[in-house]
Amino acid sequence: MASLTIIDIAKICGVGVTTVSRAINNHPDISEETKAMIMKVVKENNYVPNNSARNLKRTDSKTIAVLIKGMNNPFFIKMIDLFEKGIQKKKYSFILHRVDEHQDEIDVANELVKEKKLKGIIFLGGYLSHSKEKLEQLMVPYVLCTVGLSSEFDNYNYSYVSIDDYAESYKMVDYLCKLGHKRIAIISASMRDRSIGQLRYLGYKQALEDHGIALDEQLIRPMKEHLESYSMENGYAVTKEMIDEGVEFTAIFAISDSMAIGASKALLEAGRMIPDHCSVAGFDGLDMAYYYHPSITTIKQPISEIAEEAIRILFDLIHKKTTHVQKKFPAELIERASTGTMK
Amino acid sequence: MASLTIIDIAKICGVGVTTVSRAINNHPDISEETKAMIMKVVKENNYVPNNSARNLKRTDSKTIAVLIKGMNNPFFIKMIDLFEKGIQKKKYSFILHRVDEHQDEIDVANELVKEKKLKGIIFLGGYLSHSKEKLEQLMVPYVLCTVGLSSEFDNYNYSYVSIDDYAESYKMVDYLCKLGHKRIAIISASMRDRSIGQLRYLGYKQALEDHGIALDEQLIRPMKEHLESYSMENGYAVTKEMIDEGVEFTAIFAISDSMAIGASKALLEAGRMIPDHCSVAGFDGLDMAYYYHPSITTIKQPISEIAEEAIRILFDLIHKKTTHVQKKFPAELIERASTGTMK
DNA sequence: TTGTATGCGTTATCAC
DNA sequence: GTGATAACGCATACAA
Repeated sequence: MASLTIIDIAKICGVGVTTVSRAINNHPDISEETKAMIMKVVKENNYVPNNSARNLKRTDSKTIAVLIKGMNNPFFIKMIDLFEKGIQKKKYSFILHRVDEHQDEIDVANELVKEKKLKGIIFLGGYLSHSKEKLEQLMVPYVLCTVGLSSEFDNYNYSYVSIDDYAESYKMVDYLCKLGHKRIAIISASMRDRSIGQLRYLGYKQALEDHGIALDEQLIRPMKEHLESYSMENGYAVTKEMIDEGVEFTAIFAISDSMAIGASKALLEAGRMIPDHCSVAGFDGLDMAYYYHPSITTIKQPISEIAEEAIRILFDLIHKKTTHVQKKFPAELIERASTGTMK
Repeated sequence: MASLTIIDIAKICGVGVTTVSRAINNHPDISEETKAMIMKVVKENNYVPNNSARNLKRTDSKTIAVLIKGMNNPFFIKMIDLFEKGIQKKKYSFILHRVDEHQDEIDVANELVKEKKLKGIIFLGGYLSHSKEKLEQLMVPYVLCTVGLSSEFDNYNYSYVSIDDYAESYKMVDYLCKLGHKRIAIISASMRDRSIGQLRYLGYKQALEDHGIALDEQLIRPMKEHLESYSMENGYAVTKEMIDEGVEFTAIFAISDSMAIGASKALLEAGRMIPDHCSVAGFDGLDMAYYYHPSITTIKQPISEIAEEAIRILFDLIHKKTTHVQKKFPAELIERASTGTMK
């Protein structure tokens, strides 16, 4: 059964295609009764308009796309909800599009812009490593949201919203130092990372330096590349390895809550108490950090603020109320049961 | 700047549009050199074909869509990865589409089928409560994957892959009973639930009955409707309420791992030891159940098997190698530290 | 209030 | 190996 087109419906109803189109799209210039009649036929025959044809014909379209890279990040899931609600509130429709690990998000974006006649884009996650030229290919307003950015990008002309990963990481390590810890291990990203992983590592490094603590290679532990990045499993593996090697440390700073939980598990399993034998700190402020036992000290990202601001900026860009805004939100260090003073 | 079309490229290259199309789509009937020349121009001008126009014209398309309802379920995230890999391995392309809570997944599916010329669909999550007629509207092979199904659906003609929620729930409660527990609380879904929530509840009920334990209304605790369903927060709230009310129980069976973790937190916070004072059991087999301390006893869903089988069935349907397959996988009860014998 | 005709950007058909 | 042209299904300017 070949599927129905608007022409079929028009024939069945004995009207012109325009009239059917008007009925479907709630146009004003149509009498209530013909509209009702047409809609009845549409329902009965289960007619669904072809979006490709629609998009092809359309010029505008009031839709915003959120491009997400790295869906395994539970952090993003919440954000997606916020985006959806925020965008719907503006009477725009919302498309979520997942970008593959090895895909180029700019290319994907350009494809979508043409296909869906997008009004704006929000990039969520991923590591933006594009040249200025590449970014300028995007002919539609966009906002980078918690996208890892090398500092070299700071002078580019684009908008972004995120936290200051360097400063927040510094804040956490500074806090641990002030608790009296001197041997603070970090579960970091790969040393090749040029994104948030690097920034968080640099914050760690600087804080130690400012406290007069020498960097110890043994305590710098990049996550395992063969395991899922930022996962509990990874935090567990790295910590277990440290323990097995007999490395001494009194605190672990994991650059994500998930890894902090994995680290905690490894410690507890080895019979070490948290925080009596070892303090554990995470990053992100996920629910699970709170519900873990002991509750994990973390840096809580202001998710709602970030999402709302991203939407605000995007719509300002769309309405040409602004050029570019680069905003870093302060995050909160939440002291919980997993960290304590060094005895 | 109006964006380029295939005609512009053809003009620039001094060739016909057909030739450009052939170059872009790797058609055989084109000389290597003209192809190279065209591709060069395409790159230089940053031309991106319009997918709407493509889809409109195309007849086939080798693409499979995964429709997901309820993205907050961490369980699904893993599955999506498996689907993507499996579908790519079959040389099909993969579309992930999120279905809104209040949207009808069948309607959404039909829209996508028309728009993208889908070859098949996998429904992930959600509660299928459609009439037979509605399901039959789908003119494309599809597989329901861990979609909650009322038992009344059993005779319908469709394919699905999942675990036997009733039997697995029974297994867990039976296990708790055999540990000597008599006052087993359940953190269940809403009593209006007609999906997995209901099945898991019925398993609980039957197991108690078979052990000669009377149902106690005080121990049946539907999750809070004003909180996110199946969330840690919800498990926490429900358990805290039970504790505050002074209800007596020696075990809690939460119908999701997340809620089990929330429940554990409430218990530990109240000074109750797990499992000495109270056993806790979850459902799903998420990583976090293992990494929680104490590790939580759970029913582990065979995610990979489910995903692989779903793909296998879908492609069999596409190639007409089968009619309908309804497969329930056995899940594994993993005994961990959160459950113990009743003293 | 309704219908007819055109074009959106691409691919498929067919002729060269 | 290449190019002109007709669809694909819809929305819209314009005519009625």
